Order: sequence, then C-alpha cells, then structure tokens
Amino acid sequence: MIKVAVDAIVFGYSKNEGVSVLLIKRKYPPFKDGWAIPGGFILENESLEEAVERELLEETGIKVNYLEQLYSFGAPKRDPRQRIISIAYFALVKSSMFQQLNASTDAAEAQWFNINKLPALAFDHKKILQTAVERVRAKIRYQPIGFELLDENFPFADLEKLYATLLDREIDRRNFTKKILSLGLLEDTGELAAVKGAGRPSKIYQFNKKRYQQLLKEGMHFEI
Amino acid sequence: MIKVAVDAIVFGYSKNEGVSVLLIKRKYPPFKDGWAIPGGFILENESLEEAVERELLEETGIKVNYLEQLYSFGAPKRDPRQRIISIAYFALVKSSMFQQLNASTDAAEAQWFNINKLPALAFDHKKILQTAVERVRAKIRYQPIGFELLDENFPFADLEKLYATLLDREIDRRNFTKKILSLGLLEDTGELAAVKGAGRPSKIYQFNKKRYQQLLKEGMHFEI
DNA sequence: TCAAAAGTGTTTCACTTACACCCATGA
DNA sequence: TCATGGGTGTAAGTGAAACACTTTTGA
Repeated sequence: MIKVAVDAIVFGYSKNEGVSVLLIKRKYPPFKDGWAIPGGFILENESLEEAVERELLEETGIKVNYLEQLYSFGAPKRDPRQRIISIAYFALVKSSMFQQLNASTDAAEAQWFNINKLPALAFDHKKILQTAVERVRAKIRYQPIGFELLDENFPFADLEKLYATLLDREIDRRNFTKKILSLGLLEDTGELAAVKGAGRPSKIYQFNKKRYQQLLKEGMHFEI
Repeated sequence: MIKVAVDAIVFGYSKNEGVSVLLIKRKYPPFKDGWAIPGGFILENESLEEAVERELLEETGIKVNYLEQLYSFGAPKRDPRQRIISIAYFALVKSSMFQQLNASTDAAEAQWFNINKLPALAFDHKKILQTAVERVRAKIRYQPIGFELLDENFPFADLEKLYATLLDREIDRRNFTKKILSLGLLEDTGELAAVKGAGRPSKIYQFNKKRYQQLLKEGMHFEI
C-alpha cells in the first residue's frame, strides 16, 4: 500500500546568520540520529496545508508565516521501508521568530542549519532541500516573498543583505533602493534602527501587503 | 485509507483549432458520462511519471512528448467516495500527433476540447485544468515549451500564432521575429510551407534543442 | 490584378547599469 | 576625529516598443 506524507522545508533569516533551514534529528531507524526535513503522514480529514502546520507544530513547535507547495516526490525506492510519496512544502518564518527559535531549539531535536553548511540528510531529503532552495532563490526575484523572512518593521539595509545573500552576488545599493522604493510597496515608518557598533542607523520600513494585492489586480509585476 | 492518483492535462495545438485539452468521458459513477481529466492510481513499483504515461496510453492511446509535474491536489472532500490525493501533471503533444488523434478519437471516449470551450468537469477538475492553463501560459514566456506543441519542422507563422493564442494578445510580427531569431535557437530548413488558399508561404524552421541545452549552461535566459 | 498572408529596418523611449561622495552614529 | 555603515543622483548604454510597405502566392 502506498502512503502519503507531507514534508516542509522551513527557511529562516537573520542579518548575521544568513539563510537557514530547520531540520530534525531522527529518533528511530532508518537513518536514526540523522538529520531530516520535518514532516509526517496526513490524517484522514485534514487538508495538506493543515497536515504540514500540524506536523511542524508537533515536531518543532513553530508556526510559519508563509507556506507554499513545492513539489511531490514519489520515486519507488525513496523510503527503504515501503512506498511513501511525499508532498513537499516550503515555509518562511519571520526573522524575530527565527532568532527566538534559534535560541530555544539549539542543541535540541530540532535545529537550524545555514543553507551553505548542511549536514548529511536522510532519504532523498538532500534533493528536496535543493529543490526548495532553488525555488526560493528564483521566486524572491519575481514575488515579494523576501518580506516574509523579515519582521513587520525592518531596516532597509536588512532587505538589501537578504537579497545579496539569496542571489549570491553584490547589489548596488543605489539601484536597489531606487527600484524597491519605486514599486510603491514600502512605507517609511519614520523610525531608525537601533545600531550596535558604529555606523549610521538604517531607516525602518514596512511592507504594505494590501497595497501589493491592490496593485497586483491592476496588473503590476514585481521584479527585482 | 488515503489513496494516491496521477492525473494529466494533455495540451494539443493546431493553427486552426488553437489550444485544446484531452478529456475522457467517465464510464462509471460518480459523474457517470461526465468529462474528466485522464488519470488513475499509481502501481506499487512505478514512478509517478511512469504512472502518468501508462494511464494516458490506457485511457487515450497517446504518447506525450513533454511531461511536467503541475501540482498536488488533496482537499479532503475532492472525491465524494473516499480520500484521494491527485498528483497532477501537464503534458504537451506535437501538432501532427494532435491532429491525428483529433481525427481518430472524435466522438469516442476521449475527446479534444478547445480551452475556451470546455464542458463541465467532474470532481475538482475544473480547478486543476485552470491551474494547468495558467502554468502553460506563464511558462511559454520564459521557457521554450512552445516548440513541444509544434512539429519538428514548423512554419514560422504557426509559432507566432501559438504565442498570440496563448498570451491572448496580438503580437508585432517584426519584433517577435527579431527576438526569436536573435536567440539563435531556430534553424531555417530552407523549405517553405505548403499553402492552402492565398498568401505567401511561410518559411519552415526547426528548433535546435541541443543548442538550447548548450546555451542554457552558458547562462542564457529564454524570454519572450 | 486582386486579396491574402509573410518578410523585412529604423527610430523612439524606458529601463538598467555604472559610478562616488556625504551624513549619522559609536568608540 | 576616526571608523563604520547608510543615504543619495546622474549619465551612458541597452533592450523594448511602435510603426508600414514590399513580396509571394492562389483565385
């Protein structure tokens, strides 16, 4: 009998630690004590998204803030025990949530790993994670999902660093600022970031989601 | 127990009939005699793609020429009998294959429908089909999948009409020609289309897939 | 010779890219 | 006052969009 599971690649971001994914340590064989993407079987009466959210809560204690279906993986031998098809999702958590979990889950059963310093993964999870990273990297360029990784109010400089990290290249600050602000999706809160160490404090902005929905309907196209 | 099926939205194209999808007439309840997307359950030892290809062959007799996973649909009540999760794919067949099948399957159990003149569909198949149409419309702009709907050798004018149909807008012939040819992916066969009726015959081109793979590696980006 | 359909270049405009100095803060 | 990090404008280049007449064919 074929079984169906959901798995979720959860991404978090902070200015200092870059982009990380949340992995869990397996308690039972196969791959006992190995790292894996959180997930589990779907219950009879829940939707796929509910299943993902439930499993994430059970296994890692987090609530995500953006969830999107990624791809379904169903090769016959991907699980050595029996045929399991996995419907994979990717999720984004806000920066403050990430740092909070980062502190509390450290050295526990669930742990954050920088996407450039990943451990060996169970099953075909390396491939799944790779697919998720590619999707996020590509998607951040034509949909405003970057804001889902930042706090409600964020320093403009953090946004720039996020893009530089994900796109893996330097960004011209003037051109980037010009482009982002010309979209008309950001609001200047008038506040300034609390600085640690030297340097001019960055302005604090917020993303106007309603305005984005509005402009979407009018045919606007987000693109960096 | 949750079961897993694959479904496939098969697209075909001809200059005169535009873009069509292949649907089958259901033999049994629920939705007996209603139209549905072809598909079926996955066998224990086949991959998802193999399942799609097998089901298409069994139900419609066709072999497709491009296959890509679309999305997985798993709402608890999408099938009234029991929980069935469907992993949907979309497929493209070449124009000559489409016209051949169009002649042979007419009035049979499998039939082509223009995407603007669809019948009522069983289950949540309307939503699945809508998702597939959106995907193809979007994808044709940034990946050379349009060629999968045309024959190996095709009149240039057909390509232009395909884009005009899918993008649902007029295309400036001069700009379109300039852009497509500047990509360096088409080869002029030196032949001319056989004309039916009046009008200058169109040049016959072919898509150079190897050259595309090559240029992809070198970082080229297809975009219309 | 007329109608239908495809081939073909140039100009304008908008957007992207390149590029450097000043300002605010903490040490 | 020095080091660090963020804010800011302009000019050149490149690619997209607008635009119409000529050529080939069948009737």
